[in-house]
Amino acid sequence: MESDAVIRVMLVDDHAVVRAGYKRFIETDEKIRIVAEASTGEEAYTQLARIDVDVIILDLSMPGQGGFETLRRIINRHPKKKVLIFSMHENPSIARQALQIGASGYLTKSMDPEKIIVAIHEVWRGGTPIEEGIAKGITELDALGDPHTGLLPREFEIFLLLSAGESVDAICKKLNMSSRTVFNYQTTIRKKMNLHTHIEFNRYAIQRGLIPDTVNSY
Amino acid sequence: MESDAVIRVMLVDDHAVVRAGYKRFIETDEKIRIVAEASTGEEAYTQLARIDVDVIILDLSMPGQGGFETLRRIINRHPKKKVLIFSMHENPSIARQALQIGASGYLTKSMDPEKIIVAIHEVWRGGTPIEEGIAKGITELDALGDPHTGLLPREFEIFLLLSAGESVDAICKKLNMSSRTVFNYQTTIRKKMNLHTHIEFNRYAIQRGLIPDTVNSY
DNA sequence: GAGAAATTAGGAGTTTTTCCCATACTCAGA
DNA sequence: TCTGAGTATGGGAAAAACTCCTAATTTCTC
Repeated sequence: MESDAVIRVMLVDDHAVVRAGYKRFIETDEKIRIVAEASTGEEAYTQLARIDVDVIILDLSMPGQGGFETLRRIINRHPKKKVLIFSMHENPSIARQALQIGASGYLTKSMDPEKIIVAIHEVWRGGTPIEEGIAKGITELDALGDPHTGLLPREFEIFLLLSAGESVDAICKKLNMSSRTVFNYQTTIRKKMNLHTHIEFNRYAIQRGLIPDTVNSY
Repeated sequence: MESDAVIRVMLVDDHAVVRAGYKRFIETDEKIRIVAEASTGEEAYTQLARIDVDVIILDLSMPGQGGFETLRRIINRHPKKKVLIFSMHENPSIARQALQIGASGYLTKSMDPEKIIVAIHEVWRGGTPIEEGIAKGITELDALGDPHTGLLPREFEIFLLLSAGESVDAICKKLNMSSRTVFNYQTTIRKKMNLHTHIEFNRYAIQRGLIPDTVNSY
């Protein structure tokens, strides 16, 4: 923990080329050394069991159990190590979730490469470096709250059906109401939740566990 | 074209860090020189107008008009140049379409970095290097005949965008075409694939890995 | 370079969706 | 019991999205 010691870093990223690339780059700072690499979550755990590491740089898009699960396990087994997310996803909700799970920072691959080195130092000093745009997005998200809690009961019901992929036609039959009514609900839901397409409905609902994830549920 | 000349390469990839990484790597081969870089399609065209390039290494996941459109335009304006796709998508359908549009090879970011250099030479000799797993996948696909393999290149491209949740409006802007055209494509896609709603598009595409699963892939 | 395939888009009609508005029902509190 | 806020329902008119048909170009292919 002495400020003059070298920071030992592990890279976890499933793309060998990409890893090779930023490994070289990061090591231009002689205060940082890449002491381990992994291309899957499993590999990461085995490495962590053997090698002493200070900071883990983790790409969220991973094959196998996925980035979130990897993050969760790493933090579970090594609560004192710093995990710095380095993702290509510029999505505030994703970042928010990662930080909530316990990541110590969130960088994106479109960032200025120089800043990554700065961020490693910062995270090691105890800070939580977050890419600017993302940070702003997160504050906005927090300010908004969960939009679906503002829906009336009937609106929420129809929202779930629409999210699951039901057509307006199917819904008005199912609920015995005029299609005009369902259309009207749809419009007000869109406005209240600021979601435009049905795919957005779907994603929102799956993300909060409001409906099961049809794609991944088997 | 002499076999002893240096191959002039342009890198097109929106992630500066990644680009910086493999640039350094590729240049360890003294027969290859990176003479240009771009992080968007537009940048790539301007560079191509000024700088003489032999091989273009193109990442398919691009902001703006997207990788396919970029590929299409590059090939349109510079039919003699070789475009080598360097994507993180390990999906045969994507590769298949890219090759159909006119790419001269398909590599993935999880490949052994050494092989990329080999591939650049190969493509310059007139070959079409394709990552092993992908090549196998393409043959299987052709044998299987999934509904989406029957889509024309343009149809497929628009299908992916719609599946990802893009609006017709966004697509017609992105691809510079009349909304009528996009609507028409949408209709034929629906018929060919027998998928009705956008959520169905989305599910289909995620199930086959044609687009990442925004909800569960990280 | 002729024919086939693919890309682009207009016209005309249909369906979906929005937007505004009106009615009716419920239920808590004066 | 009356009142009024909140909720549920849907009509009318206009706009937007979509389908279906057709056709002009461009691009491949042999």
